[in-house]
Amino acid sequence: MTAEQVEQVRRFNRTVAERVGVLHDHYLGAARPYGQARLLWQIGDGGTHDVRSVRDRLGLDSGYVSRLLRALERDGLVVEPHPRDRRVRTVRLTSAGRTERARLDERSDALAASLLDPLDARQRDRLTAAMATVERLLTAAVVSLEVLDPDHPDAVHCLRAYATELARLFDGGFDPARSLLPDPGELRAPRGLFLVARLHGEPVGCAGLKLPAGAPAEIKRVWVRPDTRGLGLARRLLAELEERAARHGSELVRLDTNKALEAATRLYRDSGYTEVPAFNDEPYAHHWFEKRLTRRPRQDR
Amino acid sequence: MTAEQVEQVRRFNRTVAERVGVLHDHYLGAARPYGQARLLWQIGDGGTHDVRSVRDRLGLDSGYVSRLLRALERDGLVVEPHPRDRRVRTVRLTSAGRTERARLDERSDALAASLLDPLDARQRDRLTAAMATVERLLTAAVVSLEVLDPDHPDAVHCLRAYATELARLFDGGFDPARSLLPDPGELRAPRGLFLVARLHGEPVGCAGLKLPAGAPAEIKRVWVRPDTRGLGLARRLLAELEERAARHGSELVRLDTNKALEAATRLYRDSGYTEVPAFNDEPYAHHWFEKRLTRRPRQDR
DNA sequence: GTCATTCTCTGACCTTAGTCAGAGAACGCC
DNA sequence: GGCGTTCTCTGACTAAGGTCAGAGAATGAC
Repeated sequence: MTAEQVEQVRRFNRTVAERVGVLHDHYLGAARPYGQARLLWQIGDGGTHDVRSVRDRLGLDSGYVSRLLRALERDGLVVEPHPRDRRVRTVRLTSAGRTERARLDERSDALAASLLDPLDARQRDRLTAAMATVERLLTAAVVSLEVLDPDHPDAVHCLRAYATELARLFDGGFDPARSLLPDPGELRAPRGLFLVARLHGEPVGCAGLKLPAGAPAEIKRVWVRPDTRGLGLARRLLAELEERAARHGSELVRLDTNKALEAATRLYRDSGYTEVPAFNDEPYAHHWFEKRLTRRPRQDR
Repeated sequence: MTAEQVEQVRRFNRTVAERVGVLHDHYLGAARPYGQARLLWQIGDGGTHDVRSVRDRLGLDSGYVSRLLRALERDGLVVEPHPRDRRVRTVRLTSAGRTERARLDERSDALAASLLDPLDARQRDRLTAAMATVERLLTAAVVSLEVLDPDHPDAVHCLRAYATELARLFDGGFDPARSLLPDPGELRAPRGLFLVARLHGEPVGCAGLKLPAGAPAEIKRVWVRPDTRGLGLARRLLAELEERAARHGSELVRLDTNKALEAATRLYRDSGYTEVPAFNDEPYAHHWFEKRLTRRPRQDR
């Protein structure tokens, strides 16, 4: 990355932190301490929540949350229905609590509106579009890739979502058992590996790599959760697998795909894959691709 | 503005505040309390500063700054050369202070880099471009417009900057005395008004309006400080003057401009002005424009 | 029934980031 | 030299936002 880019990010952080931060305090700070507000927000949506999970999601100390809850309780914003397991505390918003939460909501809206207000219609469009871009790319930046065993619950979750989606998209459905690689064991070391992408701990994408001895590497089961598409995640998964294949000694990586998966096909072409004749008899494939791996050291992506 | 726009801004605030905030604490929080860091930063650049102005710029309490300075002094980061006026305290960074400041700088860079790191080159370009847009538009949003007397120091400052700039741009220079409106008194109620745009208290732009009895309104002296151009400020000044002219009862607003001011000419055309034959004998003008004002209520800009 | 484990809650303590009201030093003006 | 003004510094106080170490209740396994 360039020094100008770093400088731009710093300037952005300064401006945004100041501008949004100051207004944030102005609009929300007056209402309720931030800790309480966050908790109120997290408990939110009507139902009963066990304190433990709320606390985990906010990453707060148990004693601290306990105190915050007592403060909310004192103000009549929260009640504790008694739970099954009486060690675990559960909470629910009272109607006053829901009112208060709505009030915080309004303040948040007012804060947002105050940022847009001085701008004209064109500027507003540009601002929100740019914000969407920043938000998506910053989200993309927190996604981490991890090698998991294909039997790991998160890996299983991805593989299932993958199969469900293909069943919906393919003419005539999709039956993993009929497809090649019915056994995910091939995606386990030393015969291969399985990559899972996580966002805030949740699995949002996966990709498998077969590393057969004496044969080209093969990419399988590339999937990205629909609501996280457009972040460049598939591209990243692909790049990571290619790098690992190259490190393993593979000189060629191959993959097949179905004609229904147009975005995927486009991605493969964009990423330097060239279409080749069928190299296997995968019943669900219409296109086969390969890419020659270069051994030069990893570039600055 | 639309509800979707408000929602987008809120989502942006959440994502960015969390992501940047958390990392900010992680990278900078470990180093030095934020208050001290800010002060260190503000004292910065080698020279001697009087505490008063530093304090004013940061908007902090005198007692608080006094304490912060003592903390920095205890750590040997700051010295106090004794000043002329011994009521006024002055400070300068020691070499250890400069080292510490450089360290904070590095951390800020590292923070910025950590946001860019997981992205590929194309994504980085998109992110920084979007950040620049957000930053500029949020800056634009804090600019306030104010009616000032043309003799007010900030108004004088703008008018002088305007004249200086024209002198540089026009073939043959610019002499305000030779131009029409040598007397800024015409831009004072009830014969007119003078608008100054401020960013963080500093004047960054101006525009004058003549409201002659029984004649069309006339816009004069539109100027925006070079480093705040591109924020839509001129457009905003123009819109504000038109609105005030309409409220005053004018049905037509006119203005003249020099051929060297291409951006201005473009702005006038874009804003609905049409070129007309010369309506005065302003020696510096090459183009004359007018715009018919409609009486319909102010639109949602 | 016993016992280890799992949770929550409380008290004690801490830092940061301020605010506010003088006290007191230094200065400028006459 | 006197006097009002200008600055800084100190002490006293606040609130938020935590952290940490048990105490004690409830539960599950055996």
